[in-house]
Amino acid sequence: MENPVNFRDAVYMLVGSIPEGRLMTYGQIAALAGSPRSARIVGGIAHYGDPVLPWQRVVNRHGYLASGYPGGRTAHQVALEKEGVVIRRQRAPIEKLIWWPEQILPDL
DNA sequence: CGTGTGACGCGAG
DNA sequence: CCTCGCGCCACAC
Repeated sequence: MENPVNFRDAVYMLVGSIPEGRLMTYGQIAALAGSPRSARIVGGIAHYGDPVLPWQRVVNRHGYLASGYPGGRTAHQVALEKEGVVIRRQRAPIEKLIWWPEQILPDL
Protein backbone atom coordinates (compact mmCIF):
# COMPACT_ATOMS: atom_id res chain seq x y z
CA MET A 1 0.00 0.00 0.00
CA GLU A 2 1.39 3.30 -0.99
CA ASN A 3 0.88 6.27 1.12
CA PRO A 4 -2.87 6.96 0.78
CA VAL A 5 -2.29 10.43 2.13
CA ASN A 6 -1.20 13.26 -0.13
CA PHE A 7 1.86 15.24 0.79
CA ARG A 8 -0.27 18.18 1.76
CA ASP A 9 -2.57 16.10 3.92
CA ALA A 10 0.41 14.55 5.66
CA VAL A 11 1.70 18.05 6.36
CA TYR A 12 -1.66 19.03 7.83
CA MET A 13 -1.65 15.95 10.02
CA LEU A 14 1.86 16.58 11.27
CA VAL A 15 1.36 20.27 11.94
CA GLY A 16 -1.87 19.52 13.76
CA SER A 17 -0.04 17.03 15.96
CA ILE A 18 2.53 19.49 17.31
CA PRO A 19 1.90 19.96 21.04
CA GLU A 20 1.52 23.45 22.42
CA GLY A 21 4.85 25.04 23.18
CA ARG A 22 6.76 22.63 20.95
CA LEU A 23 8.21 23.25 17.48
CA MET A 24 8.93 21.44 14.22
CA THR A 25 10.99 22.56 11.25
CA TYR A 26 9.83 22.75 7.64
CA GLY A 27 12.44 20.22 6.59
CA GLN A 28 11.53 17.84 9.35
CA ILE A 29 7.85 17.97 8.42
CA ALA A 30 8.69 17.50 4.74
CA ALA A 31 10.78 14.43 5.55
CA LEU A 32 8.11 12.87 7.74
CA ALA A 33 5.52 13.64 5.05
CA GLY A 34 7.58 11.55 2.63
CA SER A 35 9.49 14.20 0.67
CA PRO A 36 12.72 15.21 2.43
CA ARG A 37 13.60 17.85 -0.13
CA SER A 38 10.29 19.64 -0.10
CA ALA A 39 10.81 21.88 2.88
CA ARG A 40 9.91 24.86 0.71
CA ILE A 41 6.66 23.22 -0.25
CA VAL A 42 5.71 23.02 3.40
CA GLY A 43 6.19 26.76 3.55
CA GLY A 44 3.95 27.16 0.52
CA ILE A 45 1.29 25.02 2.14
CA ALA A 46 1.57 27.09 5.28
CA HIS A 47 0.78 30.14 3.17
CA TYR A 48 -2.12 28.71 1.18
CA GLY A 49 -3.28 26.06 3.61
CA ASP A 50 -5.71 25.89 6.49
CA PRO A 51 -5.14 28.96 8.68
CA VAL A 52 -6.64 27.17 11.67
CA LEU A 53 -3.65 24.88 12.05
CA PRO A 54 -0.93 25.94 14.54
CA TRP A 55 1.56 27.15 11.92
CA GLN A 56 3.26 29.27 14.54
CA ARG A 57 4.80 26.03 15.81
CA VAL A 58 6.64 25.59 12.52
CA VAL A 59 9.97 27.38 12.16
CA ASN A 60 13.02 27.01 9.97
CA ARG A 61 16.10 24.93 10.67
CA HIS A 62 17.66 27.64 12.85
CA GLY A 63 14.57 28.42 14.84
CA TYR A 64 14.09 31.76 13.15
CA LEU A 65 10.60 33.17 12.85
CA ALA A 66 8.81 32.95 9.51
CA SER A 67 9.22 35.99 7.29
CA GLY A 68 5.84 35.46 5.65
CA TYR A 69 3.76 34.80 8.73
CA PRO A 70 0.49 36.79 8.60
CA GLY A 71 1.22 40.02 10.40
CA GLY A 72 4.94 39.51 10.07
CA ARG A 73 7.56 38.13 12.44
CA THR A 74 6.12 40.20 15.25
CA ALA A 75 2.80 38.39 15.04
CA HIS A 76 4.64 35.08 14.88
CA GLN A 77 6.63 35.97 17.97
CA VAL A 78 3.50 36.98 19.88
CA ALA A 79 1.78 33.72 18.92
CA LEU A 80 4.68 31.64 20.20
CA GLU A 81 5.20 33.64 23.36
CA LYS A 82 1.55 32.99 24.14
CA GLU A 83 2.51 29.33 24.39
CA GLY A 84 5.44 30.07 26.63
CA VAL A 85 8.11 29.99 23.94
CA VAL A 86 10.83 32.50 24.67
CA ILE A 87 12.02 34.32 21.56
CA ARG A 88 15.38 36.05 21.53
CA ARG A 89 16.65 38.04 18.60
CA GLN A 90 13.99 36.71 16.24
CA ARG A 91 14.91 33.16 17.20
CA ALA A 92 13.33 30.35 19.22
CA PRO A 93 15.34 27.71 21.15
CA ILE A 94 14.59 25.08 18.55
CA GLU A 95 17.11 22.65 20.03
CA LYS A 96 15.09 22.39 23.21
CA LEU A 97 11.58 22.68 21.88
CA ILE A 98 11.77 20.61 18.71
CA TRP A 99 9.05 18.00 18.61
CA TRP A 100 9.72 14.57 17.17
CA PRO A 101 6.50 12.52 16.64
CA GLU A 102 8.34 9.22 16.79
CA GLN A 103 10.48 10.09 19.72
CA ILE A 104 9.24 11.00 23.15
CA LEU A 105 11.73 13.40 24.62
CA PRO A 106 12.31 13.44 28.37
CA ASP A 107 10.74 16.28 30.28
CA LEU A 108 12.52 19.56 29.84
C1' DC B 1 -1.03 20.93 -18.99
C1' DG B 2 3.05 24.28 -18.79
C1' DT B 3 5.28 27.84 -15.81
C1' DG B 4 6.88 30.39 -12.02
C1' DT B 5 7.26 30.51 -7.46
C1' DG B 6 9.06 30.30 -2.39
C1' DA B 7 6.73 30.73 5.66
C1' DC B 8 13.63 26.12 3.00
C1' DG B 9 18.25 23.79 3.54
C1' DC B 10 22.93 23.60 3.28
C1' DG B 11 27.51 24.33 1.74
C1' DA B 12 31.14 27.78 1.17
C1' DG B 13 33.50 32.06 2.15
C1' DC C 1 28.58 34.59 14.21
C1' DC C 2 27.22 36.55 9.30
C1' DT C 3 26.13 36.77 4.13
C1' DC C 4 25.64 34.82 -0.54
C1' DG C 5 24.27 31.39 -3.96
C1' DC C 6 21.85 27.61 -5.86
C1' DG C 7 19.24 23.22 -5.97
C1' DC C 8 14.90 21.50 -4.76
C1' DC C 9 9.75 20.20 -6.06
C1' DA C 10 4.57 20.25 -4.79
C1' DC C 11 1.47 23.71 -5.43
C1' DA C 12 -1.39 27.67 -7.32
C1' DC C 13 -3.02 29.60 -11.40
